[in-house]
Amino acid sequence: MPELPEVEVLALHLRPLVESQTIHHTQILRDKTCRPHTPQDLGKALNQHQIQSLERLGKYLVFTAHPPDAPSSKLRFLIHLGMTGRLFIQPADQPLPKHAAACLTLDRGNLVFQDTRYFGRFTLDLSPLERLGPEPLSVNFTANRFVHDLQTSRQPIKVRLLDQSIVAGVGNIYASEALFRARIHPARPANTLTPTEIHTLRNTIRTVLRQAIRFGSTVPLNFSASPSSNGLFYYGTAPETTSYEERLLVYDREHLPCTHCRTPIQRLTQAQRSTYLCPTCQTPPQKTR
DNA sequence: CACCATGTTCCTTG
DNA sequence: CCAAGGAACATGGT
Repeated sequence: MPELPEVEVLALHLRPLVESQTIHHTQILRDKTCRPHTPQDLGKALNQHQIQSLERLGKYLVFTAHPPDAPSSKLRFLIHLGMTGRLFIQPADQPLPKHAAACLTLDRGNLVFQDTRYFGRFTLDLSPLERLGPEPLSVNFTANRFVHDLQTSRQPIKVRLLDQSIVAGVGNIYASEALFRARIHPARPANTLTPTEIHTLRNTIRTVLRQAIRFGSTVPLNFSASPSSNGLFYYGTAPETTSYEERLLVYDREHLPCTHCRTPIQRLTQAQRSTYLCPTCQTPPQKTR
């Protein structure tokens, strides 16, 4: 569920449900989730605070809260969904799901952070934000900076795109998608891309992310634990979204025909992750060895 | 049993 | 010192 578009859509849905809600109780069910702090630290910090805002930065959800009578003494905490994290509100009397990692009791119900693989974070430690590069959909993602960051590295371009200090929020799915649309082979060393290609890639990154946000997320967002529509449940597929495959042109499509030229899509492994590409549309790098 | 999975950090290697 | 590569984290699906 979690690359930039999924986190953005989640934030859009959760924001009106958590803003101005009071945190009555903080429960950490997996201690490592809140490292380097302890669950006690977290409870002490958050309890009785009122949530003021919810923002997304890269793949992080950034909550800002304050004490009841001191709106100016702000406290921030982060949630990162890792690979399998989910965040939703459920009635306070409902039992917590399997692999619940944390739970905030709000006025409206429980804000539950469920995380099967426990790669996610619920933490007061804001230092990860310092390592984030520009937001791809903001003006800070300048062509100049992007050109510089790519032309100073021999890393394969696909691997480079996963570096959150270059562009914040691009993950394994959208890296493949953006490169396919830019017709750039994922194995090309970053410093062999021409300025024109880099500009094109910058555009396809932005397009692919914007499109995914608009569709309401590409990977099914799992809103709503029950199909009933009381507005509190977030599980299952968002109703207004079209199917997952239609929006992903190469990701998870190994051996299927390229939507552009019918060549079978290839899968390769880079940095221990799968990359998908069309070997015809995305011409391989020169061999220089 | 094998291999795969939307991510990040830490440690080692060169 | 730095860039790059790989392991580790942990659980579940196929």
